This record gives sequence, C-alpha cells and structure tokens, in this order.
Amino acid sequence: MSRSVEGGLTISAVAARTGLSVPVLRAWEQRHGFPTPARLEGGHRRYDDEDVARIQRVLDERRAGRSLEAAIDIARRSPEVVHAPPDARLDGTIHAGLRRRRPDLDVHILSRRTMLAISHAIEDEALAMADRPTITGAFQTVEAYERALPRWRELARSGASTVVFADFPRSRTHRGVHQVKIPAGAPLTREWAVVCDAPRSAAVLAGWERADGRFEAVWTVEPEVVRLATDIGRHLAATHAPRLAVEPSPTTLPDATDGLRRATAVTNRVLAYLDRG
Amino acid sequence: MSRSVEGGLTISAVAARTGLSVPVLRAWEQRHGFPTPARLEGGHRRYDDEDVARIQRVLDERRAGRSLEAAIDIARRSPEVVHAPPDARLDGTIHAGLRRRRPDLDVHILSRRTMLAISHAIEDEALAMADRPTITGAFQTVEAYERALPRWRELARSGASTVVFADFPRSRTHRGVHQVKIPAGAPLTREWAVVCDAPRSAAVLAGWERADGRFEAVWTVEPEVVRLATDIGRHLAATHAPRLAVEPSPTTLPDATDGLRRATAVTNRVLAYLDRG
DNA sequence: TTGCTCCTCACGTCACGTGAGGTGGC
DNA sequence: TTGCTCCTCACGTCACGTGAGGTGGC
Repeated sequence: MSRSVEGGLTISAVAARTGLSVPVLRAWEQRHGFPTPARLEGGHRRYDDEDVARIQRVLDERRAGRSLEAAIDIARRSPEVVHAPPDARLDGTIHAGLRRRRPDLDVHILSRRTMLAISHAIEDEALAMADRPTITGAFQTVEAYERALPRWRELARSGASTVVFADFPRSRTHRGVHQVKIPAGAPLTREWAVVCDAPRSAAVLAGWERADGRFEAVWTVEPEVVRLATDIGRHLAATHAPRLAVEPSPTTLPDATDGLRRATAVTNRVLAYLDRG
Repeated sequence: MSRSVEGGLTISAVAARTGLSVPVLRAWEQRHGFPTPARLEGGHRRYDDEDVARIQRVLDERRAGRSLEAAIDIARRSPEVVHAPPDARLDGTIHAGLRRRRPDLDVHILSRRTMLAISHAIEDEALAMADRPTITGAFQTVEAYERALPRWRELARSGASTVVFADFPRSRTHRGVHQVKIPAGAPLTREWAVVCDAPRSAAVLAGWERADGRFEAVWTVEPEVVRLATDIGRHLAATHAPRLAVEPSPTTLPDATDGLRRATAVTNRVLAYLDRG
C-alpha cells in the first residue's frame, strides 16, 4: 500500500490492490510485456494508477473466459483513463468529470426531448432488469425531480442505493433516497444526468444545458465509464452533503460481455420514446 | 459431406464443414457435453445444421481469445437460429426471412423519419470504418433509391459488393451496383432495408411498410443476424435476377467483440439525425 | 466387403501460476 | 539493519488437440 517518494506504486502495492501475486506481475511483464512500469535507477518497478486500471481490465476479461494473451491485448487497446486528483472546480458535474478523465468519449448536442427519451430508456432498462442498481440522478430543479418522482420511487425501491441532485431546500435522506442540495451557482445547476450502475443494466447519460437550451451530453453503456460516473456522483455528494451516509460504489463492475444487448436495448427504448412523442 | 437417409450429418461431414478433426468433435462432446448430436440405434452420431452453426460460433469466440469452455458456454446460450429451407412465399423480404429464423428479435414500430435516421447512421458508420462492406439495400421505389444515390455511389465504391432492390425497369449491374428489379406485387415493394456486412461496421435495419405508413422493423448489430440478412438478400437477388453475377456472402463473420462500440456508434448517429431534423 | 464410426487410454504441448535461491537497492 | 525487490531457472497443473488400438454398425 506504500507509495514511494516518487509517487509511483511498488510491486507489492499493486499486488495488494489487484489481488495478483508479486511473481505473477513479474511473469506477466516478462512474458507479455505488460504492464511496463517505470524503473528507479536501481531497477525497482514503480507502477501508476493507469497500470492498475488496465490490470483490473485484464482480470475482468479473464473472468469472462479470455486467455491471458487476449485479455492483455484488449486492456492494451482500451482507452486511457486520465487519473487526475478530484478537483471541486474542474469536476463540478458528472459530465465534466467524465470528459476530463475520458477525453475519447463522443460528445453530442441533444435536445431536451432526446435527453428525456434517453433518460427514460435507461430507467426502464434498470426497472426491467431489476438487478439492484446503484442509481444517480442530477435534476437541476426540484420540479424536474418531482416530475420523475413516480419512476424514481420505484427505482429507489428496487435499487441498492439512490442519490439525486436538485435545488432542494436542504440535503436529507428521504425514503431511502439521498437528496443532495445543489448550492446556488454551482455547475450542477445546469447538469442533467442519469447513471444506472448494475451488472446487467448499466448505462450513463450526462449532459449540461447550454444557453440555447440544448444539451452537450455523453451517453454509453461501457462498464468503466458507468462506474466512473457513479464514483464522481459519490464524490459530489460527499462534497455537497458530507453528513449524508451515502453508500460507496458497488464492488463488482458491470458485465462487459452483456454490453451489446444493453446498448441495443437502450437504443431501441430511446427510439420508441422519440418515435412516440 | 454425405447426408444420411435420416437427414442428419455424420461426424465427418461436420468435421469437413467446420474445419475441426473428428477426434476433436468427440473430445468436445465427452469433455464439455457439446455438441450433443442425435444417435442412431447403433450409436452413430447425427448432427443437424443448428449444431454446425453453434460450432461456428464457438470457433469465432476461440479466435477472439476465449477458452474452449467459455466459448461453448456462449454458444450454448446464443439464441436458436431456425433452419428452415428458403421459401419464396415465406421469405419474400429480408425482414420476413429474419423474423422467421430469429423469432427472438425485438420488433419496433418506427416512423419514416426514424427509419431514415437509422439508415443514414448505418451508412455513415460503414463509410467511416471503410472496411470493404458487403452492402444490401431495399428501396421500394427508384425515386427513393435516387435520393440515396450519392451516398450509395460512395458506399459501392468503398465496398466489396452492393445489391439494391427497387422497382427498376429491369435488373442490371451498373457501376458495380447490382440493381434488382422488384416484380410488381412482390412483398419486396413494401420493404425498407439497409444491411452492412463488414468486420468492423456490421449493422442491419429491415422493416416493412404498414398501411398507416409506419414501419415494422428490426435493427441490430449482432454479427449472426447481419450475416443472415446478407444471405437472405443474396438469395432474393438470385431468385429475382438469376442472371446477375452477385458475389457470395463474405467468408468471415463480423467481429463480435466490437459490437458494443458499433451499437453505441450507430445509436449516437441515429440520435444526431433525429435531433437535427 | 470397404470404409466409417464406436469407444477407451494415453500422450504431447502449451499456458500460466508458483517457488527456490542467491543478490543488491530502498 | 530489516524487509523488499531484483533476477533466473525450474517445476506443477491444467487445457486441449492428437493418436493408437481394437470393435461393430452403416
């Protein structure tokens, strides 16, 4: 667990947080050239958080029956997550936090109507799968939250943990929902986000409202991004409402192999909503 | 290659068409219980086309670095493809052929506007990936085809093979595009379909127009379904224009592991079109 | 009948984690 | 100094394909 003066992680620190043994880390490097940590002058390895994230990815793929070689190949190609320390000014919203760490995500300009369709699609999918999702929502105003309330009551009932942001008069936990008050003028006043983090129904939509009323948004079902969004939401809740006992993020990552089904399912729900309205 | 009187495939026939050896087929069955062919009274195995399709799926997953056990698990869970002989009356359109063989596909009622958005999204993705797609399109009328012509010229240039159905005056191959004349009154006069079959940009949309002007449609990026749609398209072309020298379907299946990226990419393109219009 | 298929037993190779054993930097 | 890390060499197990060897149904 010790961090060296130079800021890198020792091999035993990486072993501890990945569950691998020290010899395995060395064997992987020798046999597959992965990971390739920095070296001190004396030859000692120093890993960074990026290495750890990629190792976790390898372990996910191995659990899904992939050979070590194939899993490493996939982890190597997976986009880089920027590990920056949380910064209240830079990560004021889920959207901003995602974009800062995942510059590869495509951003889309979406109308309010489309935002609503995607939000409903994600919520429906979570309700349909009923796999105890960890739910996060950013609503701008209490009125917006109240319009969503019937659905969100149901979500909270079926879910493991629910956090919502809006301009509540004060932060509190009500009927199992952690309501976080957005301070006046905070970036969160412009955020519209829905995050569902569960093994079989993971999806995230996060956007901010521009002056013209349209939204700059990202959405995806990638497990790593969904988890990142959940983490950012937890962090924001802890910042703005430190006294709420918000549960930590789930320990297991959503199922990557199920992503195709989820993406198609969510999309079809979105299309149905847009086509109907 | 020999089919027995009972209609099943012998072990050597299956070996020949999958590329596996006969001992391997027996070893898989003994060690993993897959496949489990029917047995003649004397104990000889008899496989069916479904077994062959699932074996192909296992081989795809193995190529993607999956262990034999994991690959078999996936193939076991993959939905059944109904192997029915092609029937001109029942498979008069790509949509009908897909639904007959894949009853598990979700059907959606979509407006003309949404159909157009999905079609454009699939075409854009094929152009963006530029991985020599095999393209199939059903346009109802020559006017509809002509509206799409600029895009489809470009698709045909970048693609390996292009087939389009419309009420052309006659079937012919023009500038590398196989134009198939739809006979008056054929079910194809109501079909709207776009199929892009390529390793990294596979997707299919297939719908038929109802009396109210809306479409009953399926869309997906699943490799097996895309390939099925291409096959049905080839078969329809051969039926309606036997003299055109239409190339056979590609030999390699689209990349299953890339499905998530494709699904998200196509969806985002669809949303962009819908939001814009 | 010929050639195919049945079965069991066993082997060979490769992937991958683990451990020993002696060394030097942190 | 203590404990950690370095390295190489090697082993053990498991997954998986292949082959032999004798048999009986197609």
